[in-house]
Amino acid sequence: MTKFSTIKGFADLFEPDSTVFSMLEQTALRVFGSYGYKELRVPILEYTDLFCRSIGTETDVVQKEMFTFPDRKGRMLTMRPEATAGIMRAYIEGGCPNREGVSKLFSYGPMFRYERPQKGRMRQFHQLDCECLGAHEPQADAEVIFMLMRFLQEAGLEGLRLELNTLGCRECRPAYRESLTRYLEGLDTDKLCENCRRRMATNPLRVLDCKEPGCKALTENAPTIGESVCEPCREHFGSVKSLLDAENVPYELNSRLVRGLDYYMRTTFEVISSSIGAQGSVAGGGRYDGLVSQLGGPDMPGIGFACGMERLALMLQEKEQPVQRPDFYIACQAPEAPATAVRLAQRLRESGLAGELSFAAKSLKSQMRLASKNAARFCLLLGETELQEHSVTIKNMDTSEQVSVAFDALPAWAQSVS
RNA sequence: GCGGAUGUAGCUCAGUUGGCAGAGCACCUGGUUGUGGUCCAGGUGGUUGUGGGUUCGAUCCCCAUCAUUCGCCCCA
Repeated sequence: MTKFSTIKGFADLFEPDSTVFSMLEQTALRVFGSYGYKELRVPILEYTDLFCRSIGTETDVVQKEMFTFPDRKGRMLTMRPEATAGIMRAYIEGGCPNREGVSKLFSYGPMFRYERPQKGRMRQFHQLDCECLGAHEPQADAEVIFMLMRFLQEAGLEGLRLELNTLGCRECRPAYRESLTRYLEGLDTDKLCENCRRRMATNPLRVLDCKEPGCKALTENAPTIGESVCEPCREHFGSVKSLLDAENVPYELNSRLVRGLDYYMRTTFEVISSSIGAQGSVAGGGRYDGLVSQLGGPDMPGIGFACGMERLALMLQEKEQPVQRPDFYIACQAPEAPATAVRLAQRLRESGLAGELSFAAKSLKSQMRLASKNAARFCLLLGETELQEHSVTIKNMDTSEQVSVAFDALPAWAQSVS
């Protein structure tokens, strides 16, 4: 028999990793909820076109990272590589633009990208996603960033850096793009890496984001978009910055923060950790005012972010997680004891306690060991004597004190120890 | 798609100029006929990732392949 294994880049999540994930989800529900965000659950499969139209056909994500396949009728489907597109589709399809001024939507779940796995990067990974739709005001930008930073803090994460940039808008970006292209063409383009020479034609802004030392040096004095944005964009960005300043949210301006998805404009931001390997970006987002109309909806502005749960988990794993102690463990010492124990355990759980029992009457020693290993507070012994007397012997595992408690008195005992 | 590292017990890893496959942890049993954590004694557990090659003989050397992992690219 050949053994099955997970698909490359897909992972099983056992304790305690799974607990870290549910803790993050609970924290997200609580924090995002306090800002008025409502949870939205969307499918993980969408028509391929949705992602091409939103993310952009020239991006790496669309060109080489999507899990795409035809269904039984030949329609092209894609396992979502990010959440925003699906949420926008649902937002439009659900008629939200017509009945709400501002929609605040929050979602989380698995995403899929066909990339080479490495630390902090899986083919199936998980993101927390927030989208604020219908507000073009800089206050919305600031609130989204406040909320993200607040969430990260509540989740217990430290040592993070917030980077901020503006990408201009439909009005001013084409002009900047052109002047950047002119600048790049004036350089010794042979010294640029192969990728960047291609990017010059497809997406010149990404040349600025290149990590190759040669490209970095060559483009050091390139015009920045911050200098070239139009007056409304400049004002918008200024307001966002002063709102962050007023709340003492520290950030660094990074004029090269371009981001990989085409729909971003104006404010973009990224939260980076330096402690989890090469893939240090834990959250990223920005404004995408043209996206809703691009997908066939009305002209609604939007801003949001995605937060990578695996990367947060990597940071949290370095910290000790508190252990949950079960209240009881029932050790069985007579062949007929487990049948009674399973029912006694039910009564105890009804009384609000948590615990387990031994399904079989094995050696008492091994059962006590198990109780001890599970860090149970009390070990209940059920043997011949106890069955005859309709009672259990209860041992406090911390003090080693023992008492005898009648079956009927167990709810009262449970009360006394809870 | 490209580059490096690593595959030996459930886990973490030793090992041999090529000669019977090891330790710690975990697990089980006993020391204690019904009492855990410490201690002591014993025990279960391996086609040395897979397939070839060299050799009297390969876990070790060579080739291929698969997997894992770190990095590049890119992204959360």
